[in-house]
Amino acid sequence: MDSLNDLQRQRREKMDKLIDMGINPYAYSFDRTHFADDTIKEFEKTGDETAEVSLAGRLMAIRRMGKAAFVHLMDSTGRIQIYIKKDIVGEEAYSMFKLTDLGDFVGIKGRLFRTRTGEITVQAQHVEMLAKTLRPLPIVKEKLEGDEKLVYDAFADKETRYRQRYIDLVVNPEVKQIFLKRSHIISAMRRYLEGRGYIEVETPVLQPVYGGALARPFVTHHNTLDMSLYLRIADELYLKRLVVGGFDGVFEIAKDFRNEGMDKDHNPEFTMMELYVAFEDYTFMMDLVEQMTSNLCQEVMGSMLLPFGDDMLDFTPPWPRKPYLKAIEEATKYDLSGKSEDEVRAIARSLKLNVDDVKGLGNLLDQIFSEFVEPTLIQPTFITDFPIELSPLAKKHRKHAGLTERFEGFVARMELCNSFSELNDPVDQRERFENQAKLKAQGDEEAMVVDEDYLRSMEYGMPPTAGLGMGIDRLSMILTNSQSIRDVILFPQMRPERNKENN
RNA sequence: GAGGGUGUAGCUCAGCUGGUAGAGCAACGGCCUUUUAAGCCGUGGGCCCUGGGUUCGAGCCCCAGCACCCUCACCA
Repeated sequence: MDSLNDLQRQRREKMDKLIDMGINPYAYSFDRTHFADDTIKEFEKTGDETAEVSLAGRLMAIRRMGKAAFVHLMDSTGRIQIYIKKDIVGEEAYSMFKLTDLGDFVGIKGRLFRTRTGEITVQAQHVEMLAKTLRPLPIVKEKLEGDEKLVYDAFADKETRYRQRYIDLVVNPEVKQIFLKRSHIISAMRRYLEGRGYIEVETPVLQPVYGGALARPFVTHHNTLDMSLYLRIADELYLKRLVVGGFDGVFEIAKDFRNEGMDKDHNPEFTMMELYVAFEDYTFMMDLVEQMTSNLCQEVMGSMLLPFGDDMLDFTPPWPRKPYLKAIEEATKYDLSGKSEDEVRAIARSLKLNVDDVKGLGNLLDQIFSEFVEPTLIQPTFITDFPIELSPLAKKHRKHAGLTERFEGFVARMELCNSFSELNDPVDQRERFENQAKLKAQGDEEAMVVDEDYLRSMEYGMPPTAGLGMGIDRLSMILTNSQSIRDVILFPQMRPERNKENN
């Protein structure tokens, strides 16, 4: 333990002194009756100075003045000031209190009053040590200047914040708010879907054949079966098997894993909501996305108008719906409908895109779309009718050859969701899989593999079905005005820490 | 994977042209029984990210590496 710095050593010494005084620095429980914010609100209403309150939390500010002190106690609801006076709490409790540090958990019992400066404060009758901290917490100081909150010495180092989220949460209240919002988003979404009668299910994370998306998987190994298993990249193929099995509406909210790059909107594991509804098509799903998302905005954020970066997003339905090729045409002036791969490649080149390594018509179109259309999609927008090459699980468009009945919802230049009228023709599906297999053979690592059991299930008959996948992390980013996915994932993926301290 | 940036005390940051390592807050000691980012006086605290090199001498210059951030590429 010679790696301890002075601050840590001092805290250990204080803990030893507490033990010498017969005080257990780690209490077993504390009988609390109040939380900080309720206590303050209640007192504002009643002004009752006789009511007894009992609170527990961390010491976040200590102002000692000899035989008395003001401290701020923070619990899960907020902060409240405590006044601790030696004459009242007694000699013994006060000596214990002298051994407290910022960050320690204490329990307080007392009565409320208002100080000269007007702050509602607990006059402590009783103080109790509940848990000693051995490491110093970063001290963030704040001052209210009118409506503005000035923060001094903010704990801002992103690396430490992400690696040691527990500190971030204690010290930066707005961080906690974001994760409370995220939790609220998920529960409200679940309630919405259940309210429509859909059933939440769980499907395998470990899959012998991965599928349902174009992506590279993580591979793992099962010892007893002595076989490779893949961490799912999507829930899709299992959920559709359940539609075959007779579920009219199923959804799953779960982690998917993709072995690909990381950046401000990609984490290797991320949360996806997938939903499948029998006897419906993609137009139904557009309506549902619009309604569900705008409901979430209203319920969680209290508005359908939400700021994101420099933009103001308006989620009020209906959202514009624009066909994929039309969007490209508007952005580039080129009508690509019915064009061959060579023609599209030539056009891409004339648009100054480097497409030498891009294989296949679908990927060429995708390049053009990502480059010229996606960056313009700020307000919630549905892009519809994607090329068939990009959509191996979507049903052919009922009117337009070469296209599928698929849409993606874009918000703030990000793809938020992906949906289609599900391909339920097993003969067509087999051909699509085989095309994917060809791409894979040509070296496309993201191409799909043929899933024979999935094809078999479809041969038993799958009803017409509308399917949807929505990224929960991105939805959380958009609703909470977070510019990085790492700000809405509690423990984002990081490289292992170098072994500075061996614990 | 490519380019740029950052890395100094528990936190936030200075550190000149290479010459013994600095501030505020926090901590410790003393005084202080209604204070509030911050009372007053005093004290301690550093593998300057790591490893090499240049130099009489490196926090600073050079080389290599590590971590994180930003942009780009791939993906949701």
